[in-house]
Amino acid sequence: MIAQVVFDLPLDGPFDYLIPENFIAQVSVGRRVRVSFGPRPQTGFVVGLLESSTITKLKPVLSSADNAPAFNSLDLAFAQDFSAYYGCSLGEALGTMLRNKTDSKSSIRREHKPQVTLYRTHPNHYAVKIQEIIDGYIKSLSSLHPSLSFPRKRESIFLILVPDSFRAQTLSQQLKLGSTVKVGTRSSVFECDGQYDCVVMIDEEDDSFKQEQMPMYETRQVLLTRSRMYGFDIIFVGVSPSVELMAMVREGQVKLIEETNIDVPAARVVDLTNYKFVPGLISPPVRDALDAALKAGKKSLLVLNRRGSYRLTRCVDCGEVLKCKHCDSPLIYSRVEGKFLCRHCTYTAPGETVCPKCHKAHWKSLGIGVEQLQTELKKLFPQARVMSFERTTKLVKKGVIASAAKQSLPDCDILISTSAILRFQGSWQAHVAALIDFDAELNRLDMRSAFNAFSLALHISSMALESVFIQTRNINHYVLQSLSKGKTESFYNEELKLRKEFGFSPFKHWIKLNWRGKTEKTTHQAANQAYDALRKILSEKDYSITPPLVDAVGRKRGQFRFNVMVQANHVIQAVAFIKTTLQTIKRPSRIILTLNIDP
DNA sequence: AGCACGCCGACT
DNA sequence: GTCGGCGTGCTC
Repeated sequence: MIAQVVFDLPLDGPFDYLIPENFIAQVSVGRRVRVSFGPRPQTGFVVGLLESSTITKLKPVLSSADNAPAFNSLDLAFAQDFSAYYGCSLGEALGTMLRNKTDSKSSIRREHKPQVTLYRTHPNHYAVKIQEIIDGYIKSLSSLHPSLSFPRKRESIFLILVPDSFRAQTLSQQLKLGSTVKVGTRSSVFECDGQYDCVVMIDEEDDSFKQEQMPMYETRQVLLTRSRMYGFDIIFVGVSPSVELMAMVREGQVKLIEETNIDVPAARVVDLTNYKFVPGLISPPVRDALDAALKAGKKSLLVLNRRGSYRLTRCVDCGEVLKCKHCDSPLIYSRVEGKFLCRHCTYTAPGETVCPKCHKAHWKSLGIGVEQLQTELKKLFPQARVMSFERTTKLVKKGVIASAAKQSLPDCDILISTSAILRFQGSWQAHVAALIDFDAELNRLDMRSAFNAFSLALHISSMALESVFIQTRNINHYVLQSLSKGKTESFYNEELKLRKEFGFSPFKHWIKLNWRGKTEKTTHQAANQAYDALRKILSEKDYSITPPLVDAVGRKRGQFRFNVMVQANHVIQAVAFIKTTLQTIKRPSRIILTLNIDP
């Protein structure tokens, strides 16, 4: 008997192994086995059994890794689908599923036609709403199956997916958690199966629900697929649902329930073109609102996303821009630390750094940043207690997340923050909130920039008790039109129309191919070679493709990056096609390719 | 991904 | 002379 084995490696396989007579009974499809792979031992997954193999030099299966199968046939079907969509190997899909399952119970399929519901409500009401949903659920389940008494014997019947561990903590505290409710983040989506009656997903549009390493999966999509396969209900709870979800609502696949008490204040749009000659970052209307709040002893929030904005440090004498040694991005000066920092990696340069061209240490920091805003506020309101909140820039290791979640907000009159403040959504509020540089959000080189800007504004609005200001030079932009009228419907109408027109998700899909490597030349060559091969055959098919382009951050953490974008009607077909095409050309070593579906 | 094999340059 | 850089190819 032959076992077909796949590995959690970027290799497609499968690889055939001979099952020794004495443990044929222990080796079955879905089992983890130990084998020798090349020169070293490796754990793999059995995905099929054969009577004979075409391979002549077969190695034996060394042992069975567990005493029960890790996967059933449904899990395998899911893994197949997942790997075909996200462009990873079957083994990587199974590895991802196994790594992220906290209980070792095998998955359960329930004969149940899943219901998908979307509740739109104010973030302050999330916890109450979820409690209501759960209580209501238990009641209706009891009436449907009067023979069952609650709580059931099994431990959990609800899982709540939240964007980050901070919100997992606050929500756990807010909810009356019986043995029937569990809270988890992104990776918990892989334990969603028929053991749960319902999975609640909060703020499904949040960036952190997208995995940023291969396989770059989207939690909402994985959840929807698993719901259909394993038979559990989904309830989405949010204030600014993704365009993809709203499209499903309109197609009748998702039931929308809008709360009457959403009550996010309509934004006051400040047209900056009216204040061309007013220096600084704070417009007169915002200044007045801050002043009034201060006099009334109330808190204010100023939002400025320094990340991705255009701050840089320039030599006063020769104009040279100070850049990171590992990335090509400009360094920014931190007054607090007295040195220059890179936004993308941990590189720092001492404050005394001299210009590489003219050897003088005479730098001027340009652009807008939190520190400039702080200086301006000090001048305008010398008596105010101004503080800034930023997510710590240090890379958070797995074990340290808990301590990061303990972060608390400083007591102050005016708080300056990036959008990292959103983790306090539902547990902290300001009377006045203002988005200082909204145009930077709108102008991101990103096909979701309009939606992300819209979503940020709504979430920030929900943290404001009295008023929200949005400073912009684009008052006629549909995002601002919709926000100022408090009519979110019109935003979705326009965004869906545009996405259909330009062929973006959910109508058509874009696949971003990213090559990264140590040298610019070899990486560019690899991207070009792949592009040529793809373009030749793609032109006959219904795909569009763009030539390799340097990534927005040309070099990140010492690696050069190039992107090719492929537009396609069907992701699985396109991914399969890309994979087979790339197999025909020799793949240069030391160059890593990643696929990002609808980035 | 990892690892061996093999080919060139700069050094204890 | 060798150590070690990294391009190439392979893993049942």
